[in-house]
Amino acid sequence: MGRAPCCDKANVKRGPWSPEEDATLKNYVETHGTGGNWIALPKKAGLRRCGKSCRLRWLNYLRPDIKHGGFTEEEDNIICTLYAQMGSRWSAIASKLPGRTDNDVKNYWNTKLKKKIMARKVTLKTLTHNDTLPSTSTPSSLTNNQNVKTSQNSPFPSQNQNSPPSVLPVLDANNALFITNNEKSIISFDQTHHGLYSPQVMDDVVSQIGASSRIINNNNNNNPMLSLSQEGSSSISDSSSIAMNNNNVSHPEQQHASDESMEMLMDFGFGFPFDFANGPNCHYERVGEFATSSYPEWVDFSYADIKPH
DNA sequence: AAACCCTACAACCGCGCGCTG
DNA sequence: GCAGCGCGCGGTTGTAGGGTT
Repeated sequence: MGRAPCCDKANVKRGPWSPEEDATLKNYVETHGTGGNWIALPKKAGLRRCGKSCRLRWLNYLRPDIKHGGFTEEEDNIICTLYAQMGSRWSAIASKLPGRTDNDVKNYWNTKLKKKIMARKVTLKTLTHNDTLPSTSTPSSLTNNQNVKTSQNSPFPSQNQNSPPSVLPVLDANNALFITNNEKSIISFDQTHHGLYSPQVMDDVVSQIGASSRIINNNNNNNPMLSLSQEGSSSISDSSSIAMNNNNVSHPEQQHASDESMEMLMDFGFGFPFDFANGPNCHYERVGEFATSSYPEWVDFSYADIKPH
């Protein structure tokens, strides 16, 4: 037994609004307001429309403060940022964009922005455990970290030469750092999209590239996110660091191991990229400081778990 | 020129939530 | 506490128009 319909569908008009209907609704709302009751409004206004349809038409199209036209690059960045932070909460995202509606933002994301982001995906080159990275990209903070074992030329932990590592560092053609699970599971990617990534975004990426893992949680928050940043550089920052708790590596702060998930600590020590939200508080330098001071409501994403599907 | 495909976006739908009696 | 109601939200569908074959 479904919910009773909000109106008599047999007696209301559906489909595109005519200019006359637009004018009628606009005139009525501007003269009388909504009266706090959209259901009753169409009858009062002389419209053969469902109240919900009137509300939608007003909010998404007729409202005087609606901004029509293309989205700016700044709006793109804000949408990406907020989507990473809160997922598909379109109304919340739209509230940060004056003149934009949730429907606008949702449509824009689904039709353009998501594709725009995915188009930047680059072909990956997976390193084997014998590969080394260019010496110029060796993160000094990593090699300085006594808890992380490194090979002579690689910034990453040494591996057992007889068995492939369970977690692989990967560079793309532009030396952007990726982290993969057995060459399939990319959990961070592309220096042109550095920043925070929500599970929704990562799922999109994972589905696009056919990866076989997903992010399941972070250190201590139910809103998992993952960070990768290269500050727009074409090479790995010399202040980046990474550690993995496979058989060879441990980290004193990493105390939440589970049997079923591989775990990874990422401590990117460079300035946080992406000009997140271009807000006035973008002065953080490390993820920990970022998470706890500038944007306390955001998660500490220093830790990320990945788990095979 | 026609058929087909793709894209953008308007509109609809159903559900959850909060308010009220 | 509950039921009824309307609102708001996010997901989905419909459709117009432009581009391509």
